[in-house]
Amino acid sequence: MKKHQITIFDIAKELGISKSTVSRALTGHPSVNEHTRDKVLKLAEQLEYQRNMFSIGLMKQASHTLGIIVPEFSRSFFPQLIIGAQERAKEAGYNLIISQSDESYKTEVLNSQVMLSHQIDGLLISITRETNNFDHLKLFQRKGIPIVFFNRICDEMIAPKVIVEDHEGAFGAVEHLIARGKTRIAHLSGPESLSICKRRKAGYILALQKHQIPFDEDLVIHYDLTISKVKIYVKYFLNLKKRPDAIFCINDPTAIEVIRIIKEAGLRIPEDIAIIGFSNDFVSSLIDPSLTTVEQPIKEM
Amino acid sequence: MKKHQITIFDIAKELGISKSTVSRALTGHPSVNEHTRDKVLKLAEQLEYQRNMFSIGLMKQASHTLGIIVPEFSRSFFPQLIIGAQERAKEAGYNLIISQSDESYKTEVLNSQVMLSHQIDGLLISITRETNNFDHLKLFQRKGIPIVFFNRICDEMIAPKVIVEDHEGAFGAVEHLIARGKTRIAHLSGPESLSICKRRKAGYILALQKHQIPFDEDLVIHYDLTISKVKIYVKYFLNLKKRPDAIFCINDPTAIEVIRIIKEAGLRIPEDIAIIGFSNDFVSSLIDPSLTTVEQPIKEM
DNA sequence: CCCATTTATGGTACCGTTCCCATTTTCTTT
DNA sequence: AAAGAAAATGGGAACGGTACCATAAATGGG
Repeated sequence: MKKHQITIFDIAKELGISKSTVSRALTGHPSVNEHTRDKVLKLAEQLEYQRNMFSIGLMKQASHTLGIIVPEFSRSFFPQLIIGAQERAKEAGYNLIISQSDESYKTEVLNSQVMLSHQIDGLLISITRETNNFDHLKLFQRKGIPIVFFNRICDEMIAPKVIVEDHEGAFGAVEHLIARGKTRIAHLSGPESLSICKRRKAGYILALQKHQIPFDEDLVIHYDLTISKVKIYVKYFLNLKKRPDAIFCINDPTAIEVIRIIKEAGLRIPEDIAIIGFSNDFVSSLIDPSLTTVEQPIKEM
Repeated sequence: MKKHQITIFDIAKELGISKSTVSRALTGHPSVNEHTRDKVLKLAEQLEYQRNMFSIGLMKQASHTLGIIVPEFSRSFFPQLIIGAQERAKEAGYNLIISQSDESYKTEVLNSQVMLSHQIDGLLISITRETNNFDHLKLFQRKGIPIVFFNRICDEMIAPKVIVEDHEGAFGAVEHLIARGKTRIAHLSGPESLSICKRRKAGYILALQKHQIPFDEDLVIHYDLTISKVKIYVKYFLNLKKRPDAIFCINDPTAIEVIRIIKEAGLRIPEDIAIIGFSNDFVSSLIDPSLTTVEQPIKEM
């Protein structure tokens, strides 16, 4: 079934010229006769010639391909971000290899190696919540391949990092709650290992301080972002002797789940408990009551 | 910055053996001395050797890569499907190049050409709503590259096609509405060019017939799946002299928008108008009242 | 101890391009 | 018309691996 692939040599033979000339005609080299170029282009079209990226990549030592590794794919945040990245990449004439690490450090390492062997020219990555060894990423730098962190960044490496203003965003969100008269504000955060969580927590604390609200350690919970576990923590909050009157959630999927559970428990939102999220996931507008959230410009590439 | 890449030749030189032996050691060829293999493997690790996929691909004429083209990426259906596909591909030792055609025929053609030049070993595709010329896809078959359609298929080509039982699903959905006493059931469908829409519409009609409900052409609208236009069609339905008491929507995003608009208009769901979707998008459980939908096993790869 | 057999290694062609240098052809210019 | 410059083309050598054939070394049987 696998037919012989059409090569520049086939075109050259057919036209009685050398493959060098064909190559030049195809790549738009200036020093090739107009007439010859036309003939080559026409025949190439007719034979359905497709340049072989392997040989080009091999020769040029560059793939014109970027890699992007995201921890997951199922919520809308990363897909949306990937759309943005892909648009930009296409504009610049680059392809994108997408892979998801599935929140697993091992998969992340594996994927990064696959990308290396595919000779990607650059890597975009948002690390998993497990990642705290960065040798696999330092390898890229040693090989001279640029690496850019986004969203979930690595503090210990020197590299461009694209992050939203987590600290300010969190601060604003909490102030918003305070402005609405809330005083016992809980915070359902993600893993302490993620710097994104640290920054949002810092913003939360700062807002409390500014308004002289005492910081209560009991009102802050770090969880591993497994949505199914949200229930446990919400129940915990609801059963506190002094129930919180607002919850600042680390992201929108979490906030949505929190709302669901609180509605199930028969409480009113936001009268009894106000909920605020972070991320502006598109689903946030669907839920009822619609979720207040901190906007995040997802096409921040 | 770009350093010389470590090659098998570097390893060979360092060890004073030939590159053939190094290659054999690395690929696990049986006829290579245990001792030699160990040395090679250790040095390769130490030098952080990464095999160059370009040369391998060039030599083997196979990329171990599959391509997948989807029309869009922003709703959860395709991302979820891609997750499934990627899992399977990884299991089989394949990589996946993902690209989105953005519902544009031109982009689809372009993407398919990029994939061709990347020598993909197979293509998975869900066509755009615009696509009705299939030359770019037939080219794959001529080159002996297997192609599989899913979701949005191409009727005129002979190829494996993965589709959900649209006809049966639609039939079931409409029967469900009838069983709940609805008799004026509207259908908000997608472009007539998509076979998926034709099949769902056929199921809709059959269910009406079975229950002796006259088919009313006015109650069926084909639209181009641009969510923002849903409003127009819903308003149209609501303003009919004999208002429908149920709407069967072509997919969940549409259904969600319909619900939003109907709630805005102050009508009760499902008492005044029942809504049913198709696809089981994960968001369907978030909305209030939660959407009734036809389940679609998305990891159908 | 020699020839046959196995085991391990070396050498080289090749995959499809691009790149560089050499060569041919065409065009100027005096 | 001849010489020099410019334009167009040809002929290799890369790029980094794999595959195959040949060869060298080790093993074994009589």
